[in-house]
Amino acid sequence: MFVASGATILHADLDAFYASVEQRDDPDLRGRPVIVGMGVVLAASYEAKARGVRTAMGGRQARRLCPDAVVVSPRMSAYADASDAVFEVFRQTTPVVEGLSIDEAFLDVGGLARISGPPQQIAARLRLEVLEQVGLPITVGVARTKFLAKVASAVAKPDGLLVVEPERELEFLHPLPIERLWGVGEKTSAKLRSRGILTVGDVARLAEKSMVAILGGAAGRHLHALAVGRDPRHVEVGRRRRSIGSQHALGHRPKTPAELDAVVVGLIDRVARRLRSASRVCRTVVLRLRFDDYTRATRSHTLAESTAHTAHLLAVARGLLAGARPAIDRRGLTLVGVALSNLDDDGAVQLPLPFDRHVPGALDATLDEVRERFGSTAVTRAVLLGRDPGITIPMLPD
DNA sequence: TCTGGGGTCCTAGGACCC
DNA sequence: TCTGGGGTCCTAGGACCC
Repeated sequence: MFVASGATILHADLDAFYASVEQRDDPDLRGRPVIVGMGVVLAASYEAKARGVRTAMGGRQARRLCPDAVVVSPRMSAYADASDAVFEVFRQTTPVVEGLSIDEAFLDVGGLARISGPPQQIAARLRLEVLEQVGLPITVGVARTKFLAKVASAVAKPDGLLVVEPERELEFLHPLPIERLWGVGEKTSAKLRSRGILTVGDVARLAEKSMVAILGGAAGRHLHALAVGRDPRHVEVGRRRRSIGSQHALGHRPKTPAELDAVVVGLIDRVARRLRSASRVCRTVVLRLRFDDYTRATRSHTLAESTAHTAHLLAVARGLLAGARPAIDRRGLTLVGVALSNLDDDGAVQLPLPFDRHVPGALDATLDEVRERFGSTAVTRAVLLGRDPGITIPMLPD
């Protein structure tokens, strides 16, 4: 009889994902430095990383560091297919899977001990299955919390497995540099380093209120909690996308208004298609701009009613673009993007519900009526409005 | 050598409401 | 002349992540 330890969250992270897919599909590339992306490095194989090539590096610098690298154009649909296959293996392992991006996910394997064995064994088998079924190397971190599992996988990369046992968490965490904290980027790192705070242990030894004083409420409390090993977040199944966006870099030469309009038309067309194929509607359109000096600006507009119509969305985007004209003329535009947010399901309807909440069973009767009217498989959730806050009742059929 | 394309969450001020 | 307290929504910007 096996007793589950506290470490039951897996963070599974594919290694150099795009580059690994390229090496899998073209045997000639195996063992060689591979760079995916022409202008900017989207992914580098470990052979290229060993030479100093990094993600988001300019292509020219990458080729200088590694002249013998094979540079390939990205094949996004191949990566999406590979990702789907890997997530299928995840879901064979446990139903509790939360995708973080195209190449990483959290899995909660607590409660599987009786059927599948201890987490370490589950993680080892998962790595083997991803390799056998999809042909890709994957690293897995196992720990009691999401953050610790994520750090564990980062430390174990590439092609590794690392379990952080609950009693050794702080011993593992505290010597690490602050940049390992999930949420510490360039700016926060500089702020902390200038105050002599260099390691996760340094953060943990600070009072929480000191971190709040340096970084503000949410960030200060969050990072302090992570540093002392506290992370109450659960693995959430079925998180939905909050926005859909597309952007396009324009280069530094001047653009005519007509060219700009054509780009916006193309971007809106693309995001509107994606919106509709996801059966979603949106209420807010965001225009993103980047200028010659790399400063950025956004302009947004929220509609009274949700829509997925290209023409409606385009009209809003054109209005935003017109409003941003002075800034564009002054600063020179180098990138334009659009994003659709405030998403909802297409076909969401609002009904006055004439139930008397004092009568027991009245709500259930009303929900049954709604199911009958729209078909039980079509009704995914009910939201009770006029309450504070609104109450969402999931109604997905089993 | 200037930096692609896709996202998430937080903050702060103003309008507006009770 | 001075001017409460609580809340929501929208807009814009910033930081961060892969």
